[in-house]
Amino acid sequence: MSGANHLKKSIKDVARLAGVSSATVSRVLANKPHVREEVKKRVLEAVKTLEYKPSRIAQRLRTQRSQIIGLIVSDVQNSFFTSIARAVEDVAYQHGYAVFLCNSDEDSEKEQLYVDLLLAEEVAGIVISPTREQGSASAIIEAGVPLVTLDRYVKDVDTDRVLSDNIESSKALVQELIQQGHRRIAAVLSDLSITTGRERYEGYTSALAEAGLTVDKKLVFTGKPIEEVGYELAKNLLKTSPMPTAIFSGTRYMSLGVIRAIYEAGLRIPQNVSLASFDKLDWSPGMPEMLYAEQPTYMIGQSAARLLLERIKTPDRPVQHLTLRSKLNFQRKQLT
Amino acid sequence: MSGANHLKKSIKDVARLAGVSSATVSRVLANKPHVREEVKKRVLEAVKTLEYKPSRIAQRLRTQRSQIIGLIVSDVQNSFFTSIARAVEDVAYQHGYAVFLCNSDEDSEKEQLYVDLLLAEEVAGIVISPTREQGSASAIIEAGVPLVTLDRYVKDVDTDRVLSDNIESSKALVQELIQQGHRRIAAVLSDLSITTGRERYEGYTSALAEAGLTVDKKLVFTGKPIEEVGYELAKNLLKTSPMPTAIFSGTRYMSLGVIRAIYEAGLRIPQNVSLASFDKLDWSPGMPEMLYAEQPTYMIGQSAARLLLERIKTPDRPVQHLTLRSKLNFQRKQLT
DNA sequence: GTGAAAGCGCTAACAA
DNA sequence: TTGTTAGCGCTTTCAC
Repeated sequence: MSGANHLKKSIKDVARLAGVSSATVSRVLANKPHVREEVKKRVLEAVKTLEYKPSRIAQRLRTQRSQIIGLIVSDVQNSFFTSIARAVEDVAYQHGYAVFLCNSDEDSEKEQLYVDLLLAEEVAGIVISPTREQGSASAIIEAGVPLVTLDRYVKDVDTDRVLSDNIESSKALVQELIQQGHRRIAAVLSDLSITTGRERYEGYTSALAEAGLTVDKKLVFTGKPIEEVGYELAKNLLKTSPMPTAIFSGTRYMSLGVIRAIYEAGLRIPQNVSLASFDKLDWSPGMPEMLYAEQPTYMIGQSAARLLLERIKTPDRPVQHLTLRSKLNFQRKQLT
Repeated sequence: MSGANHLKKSIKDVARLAGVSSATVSRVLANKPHVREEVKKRVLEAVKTLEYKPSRIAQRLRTQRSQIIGLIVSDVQNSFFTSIARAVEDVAYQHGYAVFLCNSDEDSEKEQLYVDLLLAEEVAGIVISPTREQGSASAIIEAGVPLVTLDRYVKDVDTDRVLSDNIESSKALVQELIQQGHRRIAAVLSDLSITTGRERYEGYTSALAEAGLTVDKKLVFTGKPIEEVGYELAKNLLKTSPMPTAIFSGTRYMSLGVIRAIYEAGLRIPQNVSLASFDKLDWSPGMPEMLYAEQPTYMIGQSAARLLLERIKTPDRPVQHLTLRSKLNFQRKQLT
């Protein structure tokens, strides 16, 4: 309750009160050596009574280093990215960093604007899930700002990145369906222009191929990875004849839509049609028995943030590519 | 690919190339009047060829104004706050602001650290969902930084705030249960030391009181507003005898836990026990028929951000309290 | 209409 | 061990 002292204090005020120069105050606060204990104490006292907090702005301008990392995802409301955001923020916090949150909405123009903003803010580094292959990643690289890509990657630039094992897990899911006797397996996937979509498609086709099954293009449905689209695609899918006996769904929200379409058609999972989902769905009553691959979302964000901090510390270290395994769940009943 | 020019340009470089002073460049970029068209053109050209981006850091230090707002929530992974974060970010983006995302984890110490950080960053304003009544809000006020509280509020400080109509909606839900003939209605609520918990409890008791029913303290269960706790509390709840015929659940995640406990006990909703939930659950297959109040989460965040921007623009405007209505849903079947 | 100069709050050489 | 000084990149008087 020290009260009405609204004017923010500068390092000079502290210096004056402690009877030293501002350089000394700076030294004390930075824990630099060569300061007499007695002086140190006086400074610290002055800091306390004035409730002095150094301006990170001035520090940043002076040192050209910031303690901020930018995070660009397509949408925090997507639970995949919610976990990522949380993880990145946690790691940042542990290291005294703050994080700028940016939603690109899969819009490369918005993404570019945010990249410009983050660069203008002189962030220490950027974690991004790039919208398109030819993203604004190169702008970041050119600016010499550390960068880690997440979930997807950029073709022509070799950056630190952390990915899911999209191909392997997708393949494993489809293989399990085949193992269970399915031969006519449809796929509901996100746009194949996005790396995740393409890789999951690749897993799907290669599982079929290895089992000697041909890929029927008419059974591959693609669209925006949202519930609504999953629902619409699945409605069409269920009309093909003969109807597929199993569906591989490539994204969490699409899976929800697929389930809704199946239920609405009066069909049951897995009695009438089996479902394998890339990404686990949150527990809910009446969740059908299905196969799924669960991405370690939090760990993906965590790894990305750590990679970024390491690169900030050591700009010249070799580029790292991390691929994190998803947890496969082939039990009939989905657990909590 | 203008390429290898990694060194970032300063306003001086632009000035030199355009053959003017840096003051003029500044004027042009700020769209100030009194600059000859011809000069303006030359400056803009120089800006373009050098790919010059003004340093927001330097601007901030000079003007003592930032285009940044801080957002402190307990956890972005809580879908209530996910919406909030998204909304705040949207509004910020539309006005050229960036947002710092901070998770306090209901930990007032962490909250305080973040407040300090945000103040040191000299943010233009802060949107916060304060952890405890005696929060760090006063520190923000004292620093003279605009502040909007969200979802909860701080007792002793009168700030702009936006809230849900916790009391009214809770009361309406319980009234509807009573209307349907229930007399023995249990409540599962978050800690009553949090304003939302207390207000929802108030709605619950006042509905009972007005119907001439007495509040049975043994039917009121409180704890941390997470799925697990909702589950545990509901397990105990179902053991009371005679068993309540209806449950009022005060938070989204608790509702999930309550449902799980009920299903695990082999009971059905609403055949064996009715459920009214504060906050809507996401659609999922097998969602039970239940009453719920749906908070306009996105709009809450949006309003908060707008209030904040207005206060930043007009620091002396009168304090505003917004209370947003929840959407009540009394249909038996929850819709998508 | 434009430029020179001061200074926002801090750190880091360099001197003492 | 400590102080003096310069300067990070920008905006904003104040001259002209």
